[in-house]
This record gives sequence, structure tokens and C-alpha cells, in this order.
Amino acid sequence: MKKPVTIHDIAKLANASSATVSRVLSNSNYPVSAAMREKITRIAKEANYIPNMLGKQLKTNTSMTIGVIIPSISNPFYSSVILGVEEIAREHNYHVIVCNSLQNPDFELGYLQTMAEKQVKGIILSSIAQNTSLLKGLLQNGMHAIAIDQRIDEEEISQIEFNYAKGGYMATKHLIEHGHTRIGYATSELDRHSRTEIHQGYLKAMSEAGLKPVVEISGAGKVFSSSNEFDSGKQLADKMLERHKDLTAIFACNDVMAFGVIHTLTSRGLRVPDDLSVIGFDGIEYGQMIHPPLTTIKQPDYEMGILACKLLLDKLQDKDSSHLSVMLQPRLVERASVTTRQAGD
Amino acid sequence: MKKPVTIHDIAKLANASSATVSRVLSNSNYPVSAAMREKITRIAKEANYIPNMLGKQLKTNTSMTIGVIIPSISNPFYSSVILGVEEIAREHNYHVIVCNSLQNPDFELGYLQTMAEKQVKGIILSSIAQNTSLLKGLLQNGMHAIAIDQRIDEEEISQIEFNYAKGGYMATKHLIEHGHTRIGYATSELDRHSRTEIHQGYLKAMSEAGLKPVVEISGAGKVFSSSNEFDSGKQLADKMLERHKDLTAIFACNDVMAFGVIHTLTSRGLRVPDDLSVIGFDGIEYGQMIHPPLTTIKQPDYEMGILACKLLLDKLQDKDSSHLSVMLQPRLVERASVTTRQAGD
DNA sequence: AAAAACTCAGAAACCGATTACTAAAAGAGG
DNA sequence: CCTCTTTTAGTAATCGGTTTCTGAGTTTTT
Repeated sequence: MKKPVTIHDIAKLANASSATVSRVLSNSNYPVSAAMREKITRIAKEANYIPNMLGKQLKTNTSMTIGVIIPSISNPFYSSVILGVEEIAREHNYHVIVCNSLQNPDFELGYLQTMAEKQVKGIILSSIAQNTSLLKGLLQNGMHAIAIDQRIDEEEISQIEFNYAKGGYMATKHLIEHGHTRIGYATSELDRHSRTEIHQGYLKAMSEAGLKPVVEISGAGKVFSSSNEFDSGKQLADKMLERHKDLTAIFACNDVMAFGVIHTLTSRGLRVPDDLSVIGFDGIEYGQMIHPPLTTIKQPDYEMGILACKLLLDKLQDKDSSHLSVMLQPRLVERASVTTRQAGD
Repeated sequence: MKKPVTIHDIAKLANASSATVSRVLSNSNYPVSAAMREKITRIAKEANYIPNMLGKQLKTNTSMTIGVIIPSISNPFYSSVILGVEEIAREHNYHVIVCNSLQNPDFELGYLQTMAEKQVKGIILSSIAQNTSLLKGLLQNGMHAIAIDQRIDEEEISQIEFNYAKGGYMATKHLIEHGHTRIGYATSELDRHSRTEIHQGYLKAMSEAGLKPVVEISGAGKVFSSSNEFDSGKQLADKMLERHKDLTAIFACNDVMAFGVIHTLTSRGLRVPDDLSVIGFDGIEYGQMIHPPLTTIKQPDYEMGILACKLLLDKLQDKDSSHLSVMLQPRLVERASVTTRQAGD
């Protein structure tokens, strides 16, 4: 294993000083003769010179890196967000570091600390940690952060929220407008802001229509994998059908749980949507692939990533430290899992 | 925005030298009196000291970071791989940087370069770039790499391969053993090693059984998103049904395409598996969520991540530079999309 | 009581880059 | 021919840590 070639090695080979080499190789507009430029460029290429970013970043105090902290990369919603973030970052020559908190507050805090240590100046995070003291400290030391998806109750932070309450309301309203009156809501634990908001939206729509809400909450574990969510969708549907035999529609708090609900209904010989309508929430791509294709509320995930990254880069570059709060709106995606119920049924 | 507090600031506050502070804060076993230890630790905490990793890493020439380069994070197969990698990395206090090449060789090479510049010493990559000269150069300069999923034809690199050929053979054989004789194979372009291998496995099983292969290749674009794969599955199924009306089973080269195939069959009023059997490839979680649950060939994705990371860390720590090649075996996951065909039909 | 060994702390070099400052050489103007 | 710019290159300080080396003070050995 050879010693890595440094800027000084290149300088020696080119009979120049490291200062000149630095100016050439980092495209500074400092005056360097054309001959020197060519020579250094050529020699650096021949020697397979790879600049050491640690040295550069230490001196210039810029890492050109933004961090993203999300619950899980294997959730299609978040992977879409990341795609959006990366696209914008790439356009601006920024690098992106993605960390999965796996719903574990300690991991989240650990990643936050690590990023600060790595001199990351901007972070996009979907936080589940209750303890914001570390984050607050970082913000005071010049870090910038954008909260996405999950609200963080701090003044100093820009938020890109999604109107979960309205989404929950829209989904429920959609079912009501299709003649449904006995509508169950299947949700995972109401321990996160997003969950409680959707729930509120459901309750509001039901109460406005004078209907009695039927809510079933999954007591499942914290680890959230697709399989677990699918299973809890199946179980919640089972419970609902047993306790409320007269339901004509079920609203699930996310698409994968809706898949589970449909699975249970289908295995029980019930037809979707003819016997029961089902509506989901999230708008992941797989929703179009199941049978019947899932009607759902779409969150603008990719757009959220784009927007978050743009906002963050603005902050980093313009030193504009105003904190704003954007609210993205839900969109109904009508596919085939919801149908009109006749009045008498 | 305050100036960040450095190790020298802490030294001043504690009436000590930066050397001593460094020794305390980095848990060196260099002798430092208990009183000094306590004092420095306390002051550092009070001052919210955050060490600058750039300085540390520059001096020690270690980044404690491994890189992962994959085609796309939104492919569930790769996101499982990453989960495995991260788990092992976390146990060893390593950080993981994930990069999506998005099937673009230029992006892949760019990320490789960036990682080298950031002094990442170990990389796990699923490469699609033909040009291995950059990689070879990095390997000679002390970088370590593990190729997963896609073979790289270099001596100096350890490989964790998956036996695609056997998987293709097993899938086909499974259909044959269930009495099918007219079996179509739906695949995306045969431009990657994995694709050609599965294809070969299919051909081998067919020829051994004396059956005539029926292959339909998607000419779709390079951009591979789930939606695109789903659509091309739908289209391939359409073509197949028109050109070969007597098919009784279809084998798709990945699960999402199989979803597309099933969608087409279902919309045409054909029942799966009663009229046609379908088998997929990959074993993503969503396969259990569709109707009927998809029979498929499972790749050990998570295990691949675990293994790749363990192997890489061994290399990085033991300086053991032997290059080995591991071949992971496919596993048949029987669900409900394949059924036995009666002889006469 | 002197010598040897040990404990603990600090001074300063160093990692690989950037950059403020200095200086030599070349060209312009009188 | 001599001064005044202008152009181009180099010297050395610096970023925030780590670590080698040196040395002061204390304890143990003889």
C-alpha cells in the first residue's frame, strides 16, 4: 500500500510550490501562467492525484454536505423524499448523507451528533426524538435544519409539513360522498404527530356528517417494517369485521396497512370494493400494483424532498436565516378500491 | 453565529494543554490524573464541545466510514442490503455513506471519486460501470472494495455473488414440476450480468425438459423505477398472450414485473393461478401483499448486506488482503401464484 | 541521600490542503 | 535608464485535532 500522493508531491514533480498547485487544481481565478496551468494539470492527472478533502474542508470550513435523517430508507415514502433531495443537491454540487434512525431516538441523536462532528452545516430531518436540546444547541452554533413530515416545536427551524389532518378528512369525505356511513378507521399507534392528525381528520369528517366513528388501533411493536405494517393491517381488519359486522368501508392510515386490510377481506371471501370499500394513505407506487388498485391520499414525497433541499441550500448560501413553514396539500388518487354504496344497503 | 469551540478553547478553560484535553476526550490510555480527567470532561460538556472530525481524521488518516454504491435506494432489494450493512457497521462504530448511481455509470464513477477524496477506505458496490480503471487505481492506493450482486471482473476484488443462473433454473423447474410445458419468460433488457444469468437458467431448464423457450424482452428505457418495471411487465404479458395463446405459465425476471404480468392477466379476465401460473424473482416483501401472493425466488438481500460489511471490516481491520468470492444461493418461496396443471390441458 | 524509575503535563511538529503576504521578473511610462 | 505597475510564483501561517518528545515532580530502589 503506497503512500497517497499529496499536493506537495505534485508540486515537487512540477517544480512548483504547493500554493500554485492548489490554485490550479481548485480552479482558482488567481493568475497562473497558462504554461504552468497545463503542466500541473497534466502531472496531476498522470500521478492519479486525488485531493484529500479532509485537508481542504478543515481549512475552508465547508463540507458541501447536507445530512438527511429519516426513520427508514425501506419506506417508499422516504426513499422518494431522498431521491428529490439528491437531485437538487447534485445540481449544486452538494453531497448527501442519509441516516436511518429506525424509529430509535438514540440513533437519531447519535446521527445528529455525528453530522455536527463531520461539519455538516445543513440537515433535513424527520424527527421522532422528543429531546430537542441537542438540535437547539447545534442551531445556535451555525447549523441549519429543515424539519419534514414530522413537526418539531422549535421557533428556529423551518418546517415542511404535510396537511395530514386535511388528508384524513379528504379520505373520509371521499367515502362519505360515495354513500358510505359505517366507516372504520384502522391506525397504528397514535404516538406520532402525523398519526394523530390523520385521526383528527377522520373524526372531523365523521362528526360533520353526523356519523359514528369506529376506530381500531394497532398495539403492535415499535419496529416498523413493511411486513409488520401489513400484518397489523390484517389483524385490524379482522378485529373490525368481528366487532362491527355492518361496516361498508375501511380507511387505513397507510397504504401498506390498507394492503393488509384488503388481504383479510379477500381471504374472507369479501370482494373489494363491491362488498367493502378500502382507502389508504401515502400514495406509494405499489398501490397501483395490487388488486384492486388502491384508492389513496397521495403525499407529495418527491416534491417534499426537492423543496426541502432547495430551502436548505438557500439558507446555507444566502445566510438567510428567516424561518418559514410550508404546508403541502394532500391529493386524492382515485383508483378502484372505493365504489359507490347504494343508499339502502 | 458563534465561532465553534475548539479543543484549544477547552484547554484554556481548564488550564490545561490541548494535548491533555485530546488525551482525555478521545479516551486515550495515556496517563492523565483523575482530577484532570474529571475537570476536562466536565468543562467540555458544559461548553457543548463538539470535536471537529476533519481535524482528527486528517491527522490520524482514518475516516471510520464505509461507502455503499447501489443503483437505487428505492429498490427494496437494495434497501434491505443497506439495512444489513448498517447494522454491522453500527456494531463496529463505523459510519455508512450510501450513494445512488441511478444506473448512470458517470454518477457511479463520480461517487467513487468523491469517496476516495473523503478518505473512505472501504466500499461495497453494485457496479454497472464498464470502466474499472478508476476502481483499480483506488485499490492500488489502499482502498478496499467488495462487489455485491453484480460481478466485477477484477482479480483484486472480493465478490459476493448471487447464483442468478440457479435461481432462474429453479423457478423454471418449479413450473415444469407443476406440469407446465408452455412457459414464457418475461425479462427486461439483457444488459446486465444478473439478467443474462437468469435467462440462461431458464433456457437450461427448458432445454433439459425438451421444452421450447418463449422469451419476450422489454425494450424499455434505462430509467428503472418501480412504475416503469410494472408497466413493462404489463406490456410483456400483453405481447406474450397475443403471440403465444397456449401459454400456461409466465416467469418474470423480477417481482415488480411479475406484478405487472398479474395485473394484465387479471384485467383480461384470466385467473391466477387457475388459468395461468406466475412466478417472480427477488422476494421483496410486497410479493406477499398482492393477490394472489406471489411465488418467487428469494435473494438473501439482508444477509448479503451483513456478509458484505463483515468481510469488508475484516479487510480494513486485519489488513488481510486475500480476495475471496462467495456465492449466495437462491431459495424458492412458495406462495399462491403457481398451481399444478393437469396433463391434458 | 543519591540514583533510578515512574507519573503526569506541556511544547511543538504534523496531517494536507488554502491563502495572506512577500517578492522577483517583466512591461509601461517618463 | 530609472521608476511604477502588473504579472506570476513562493513562503509561511493556518484550520483543529493527534502524538512524539521533553521535562518537572514524585516515588522507589540501593
